[in-house]
Amino acid sequence: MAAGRRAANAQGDQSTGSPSIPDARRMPARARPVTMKDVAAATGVSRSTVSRILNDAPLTVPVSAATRTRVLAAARELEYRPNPLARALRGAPTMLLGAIVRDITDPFFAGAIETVSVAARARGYNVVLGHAHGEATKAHELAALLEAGHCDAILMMGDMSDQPRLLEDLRDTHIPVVALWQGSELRSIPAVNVDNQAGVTATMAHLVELGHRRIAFIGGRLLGDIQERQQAYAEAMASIGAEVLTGYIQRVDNTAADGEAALAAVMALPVPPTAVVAATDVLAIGILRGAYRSAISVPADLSVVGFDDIAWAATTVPALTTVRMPTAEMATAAVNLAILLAGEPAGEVPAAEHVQVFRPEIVVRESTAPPAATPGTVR
Amino acid sequence: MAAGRRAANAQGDQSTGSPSIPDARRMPARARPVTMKDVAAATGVSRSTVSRILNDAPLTVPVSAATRTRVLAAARELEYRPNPLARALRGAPTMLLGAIVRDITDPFFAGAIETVSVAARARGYNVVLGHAHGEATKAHELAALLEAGHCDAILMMGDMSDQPRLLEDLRDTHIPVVALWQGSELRSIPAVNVDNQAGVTATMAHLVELGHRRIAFIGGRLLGDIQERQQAYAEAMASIGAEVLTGYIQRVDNTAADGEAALAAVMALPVPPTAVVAATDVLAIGILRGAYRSAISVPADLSVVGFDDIAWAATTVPALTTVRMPTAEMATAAVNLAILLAGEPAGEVPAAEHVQVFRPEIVVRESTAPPAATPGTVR
DNA sequence: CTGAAAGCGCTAACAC
DNA sequence: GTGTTAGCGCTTTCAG
Repeated sequence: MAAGRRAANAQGDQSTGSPSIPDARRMPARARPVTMKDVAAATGVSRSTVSRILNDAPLTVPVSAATRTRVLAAARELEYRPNPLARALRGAPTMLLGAIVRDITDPFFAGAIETVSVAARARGYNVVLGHAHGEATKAHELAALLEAGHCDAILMMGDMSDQPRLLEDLRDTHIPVVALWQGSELRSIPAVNVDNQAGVTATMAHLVELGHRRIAFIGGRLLGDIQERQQAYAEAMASIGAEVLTGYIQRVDNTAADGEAALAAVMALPVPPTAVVAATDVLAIGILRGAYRSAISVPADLSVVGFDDIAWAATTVPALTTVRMPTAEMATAAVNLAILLAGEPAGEVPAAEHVQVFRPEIVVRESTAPPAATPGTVR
Repeated sequence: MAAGRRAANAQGDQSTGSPSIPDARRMPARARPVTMKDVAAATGVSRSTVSRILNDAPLTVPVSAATRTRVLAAARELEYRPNPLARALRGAPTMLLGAIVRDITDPFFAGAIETVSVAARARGYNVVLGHAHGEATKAHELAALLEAGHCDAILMMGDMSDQPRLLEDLRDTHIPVVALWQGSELRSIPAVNVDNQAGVTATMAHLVELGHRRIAFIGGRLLGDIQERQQAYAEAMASIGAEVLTGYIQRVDNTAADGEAALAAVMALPVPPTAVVAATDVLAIGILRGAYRSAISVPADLSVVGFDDIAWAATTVPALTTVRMPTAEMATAAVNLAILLAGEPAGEVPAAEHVQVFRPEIVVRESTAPPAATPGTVR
């Protein structure tokens, strides 16, 4: 459909504009865009002919090689560029994907956006950013995207269940929505999720194998993924018969500073843990820093594990043991799903069968080790 | 405008498809969007009237309060939403801002995008992401944005001078382009830059005051900002009469891993530095990690300074002394400039006089201290 | 006060 | 082979 575009661009240069004027080039001087009518006029043919030629109209309607070249030439000459708005109005896809993120500030999502963007680009799509930062804007964000965004489909990144209206509104819009990292809460919406339970279970197994039993959990608001991770922690503790002492579960915001504070709280407990499982790498990084400030040596005195394997996890001091999220794979899956759905005739969506779950993997680095022999314990 | 939605939905369900099926709600069943014609039909008035009312047509044309309410009601009922494409085609702004980033992967730009997005949103704009990752796609990225992006203006983030075609093409498009963090290279394009020289000079002064003289510089490709930072370093060294020993300037990619490697190289020198100035925080973080792995204590044995003050700079171990980039202010300035330009009648752009330079500020944290007394030096 | 008509830039039936 | 016509959804004169 959108073929033969290269050609048009390629030569456009040499044609227009005055030749000389070496350095002090003229100012931008934005001009009215060249329309198809201009090309038609310049060639002496009708707009439809131009359209046919420029769109490489299939075999249905043949055009004389003569006019074809003439038109093509003129198009280049004038640097004609099809107006995407007009095309979209006619029903063509906008090639725009909306991405609603609960909080772009969250490093995990910052990385995720990048991944989504790459995946989208691979399919010829661009990404329009929207953030439902805090609950402040509520569903308005969505409205904005839908109204100004011109998107073919929307990706909801992260759990938005604290903004019920958003999901409601989303369900019956005329463009498809897919949820990414929303937490596997059962919802009638196509989704791509990660198996949080598997991740945490692996983490716990790793720690137990090292000899830890006093393991604390530092997590955030009980939403989506975080919620599932905490639950998996509790289950794992139960299954090894370890007691979750009071204070062993800390609930804070997902920031490094909060992670640091939570660590302080946990270490001030009568029986401090020998290992801490953080619900996210961001928290873990804060914990690492908190340990440093309190002169707690990691991993000698305390083991720390994160979740997500964000880019920074490998560069911390010490490098963070964490659970690798297959971010790229998941983003790609979500993008593909969204595009697929966008292609389906409205209403033909099979169902919430469109749910994919990915398995994370633990990656052991430097922040975990056997617990220090506690006083009174035979080594 | 978008009120009373529940009502409409509530009934929409029972009409279509099979009746029963209590819990297993039928799938989204995306429907054809409601157009203005529908509202007109439902109300028995003409489209023009609806348009006037819905747009709150100024004082120019009065409408009877009666029809007004009737139309408004119908619009709610039907969940009418104006089609932005059609509006844009008629000349209305798309409220979309394109952001071309050289590399979204770069943590600084990741943060910057977020800032830009917030600033844009404040003006009612959404951001369309584009990345000129590597030189791979070259100017094609721009084309994509221009063609599919529907943007009112474009922000170029970071230096793109290694993709000359991009800048060329950009100059004579019909929508305005503003450069952000492009490095103050003289170009006939509106820009928002940072005073790199001032930042580095402050850094150097800080180090010199602490007593350092053997100062190395680890930077990246000589583009834009980085280029200016290195130059400022060289000048500062000269001005204090310190010699830039061979190997004191390392040139690597802007990644933590490369920073780590560069540190190793620098510390292996016959006369290793007592302080290292990194061109970016990303490099500095890698340097911190490199020091940790080589058992070089920071800041006791080595002082490290970064540039940018990205979010992570405050959470490193030890916390990074760096130069704070007024990111939010700059993003806001750039966004505002872009929107301003987008509003100007094409060609009316005054010129490259639209150039703003912001001053960064050093923020001293834990990674800098006086140099260790070298053997043979009186303390 | 309101309707009819034209047109934004493009595409797709239908003619000739 | 190519031109005419109609219309995507909306705004905006211009007539009533």
